[in-house]
Amino acid sequence: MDDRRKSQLNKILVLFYFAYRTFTDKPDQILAKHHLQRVHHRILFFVGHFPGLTVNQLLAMLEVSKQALHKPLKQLVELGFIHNTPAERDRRSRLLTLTDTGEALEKELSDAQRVFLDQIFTEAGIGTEEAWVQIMAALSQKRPAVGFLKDLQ
Amino acid sequence: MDDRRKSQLNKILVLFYFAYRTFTDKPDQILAKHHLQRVHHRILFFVGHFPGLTVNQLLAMLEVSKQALHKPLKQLVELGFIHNTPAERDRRSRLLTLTDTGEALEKELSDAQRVFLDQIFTEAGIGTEEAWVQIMAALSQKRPAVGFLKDLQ
DNA sequence: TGTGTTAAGTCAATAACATTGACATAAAGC
DNA sequence: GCTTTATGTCAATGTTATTGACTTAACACA
Repeated sequence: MDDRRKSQLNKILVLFYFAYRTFTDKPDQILAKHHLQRVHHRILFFVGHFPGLTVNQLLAMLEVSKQALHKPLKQLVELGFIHNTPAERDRRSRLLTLTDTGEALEKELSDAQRVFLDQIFTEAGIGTEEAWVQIMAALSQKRPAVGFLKDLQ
Repeated sequence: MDDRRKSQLNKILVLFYFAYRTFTDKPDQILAKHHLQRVHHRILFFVGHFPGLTVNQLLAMLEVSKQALHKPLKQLVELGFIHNTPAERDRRSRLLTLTDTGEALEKELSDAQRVFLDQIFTEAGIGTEEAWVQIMAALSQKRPAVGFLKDLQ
């Protein structure tokens, strides 16, 4: 790798860092008003996006320990944002779904990101979004948890 | 925004999340071997990328408090990874630079990311990298700290 | 039916980390 | 000299993550 390429890649590393910060900024601000943290948004997002997710699947997706998930998940259930119902086929596992207010909160949080990204993709040229998705999908494929996303979606 | 577009943007939110995890994965593993955390990598990366950065500039860039930066930065200085020398023009401010071993550690950490991203961009088609950079630059422009990057670079 | 396994929930101890407020020192600006 | 700025530090507090252990309920299956 020559110096010119390395310099370009360094620029890319900086961009990735700052872009992700922007990405998480607005939801973080909204969460703060509700006295919640980013982990709550992640839970709401994945439960909203993959309704009927089990606790174990959520753990695998977030790549956190059961103990680390326990508190924020319990809070969301107690606050009435998430339903936790036993699965019919295997009553040991619990299916997670959003309540109506959970849906509303998730929408409030993720809409900020969706609108923001939509605007940036619209302002960029044709094909830019596809290219961006291609790169990010390649990076995401390295995640073990991504394997079973297709089973749920 | 119609349902189809919303669904596509949801997919994009998932990709962003998982892609960023992949991005931070390898350095995190290397850091763990050195008993360091992600914040140490950020410090090393920005000091390496913008040598002569002052403490205040680093604070603005990382968007953390002075107290939060204090401990990890002090550790890096004590471990001999970072030099901290008074600026000539204003001897109150301290210029941060990497030592030789600091350079080596930064290289070890960031090389993992550079090689990884280089590979993915190479495998993608022509113009894909440019498109990706365009989007991430648009997102990064929203950061207040990015404004003075040009002054340093 | 009994045994082992799995999913989930919880508790407790400890360590790590962030946050806030306060204060000190040295240098600069004027 | 007085004020401001840049940095460094401490302490108290609160929060979060980590590890290990344990319990309950449900399932699988010989």
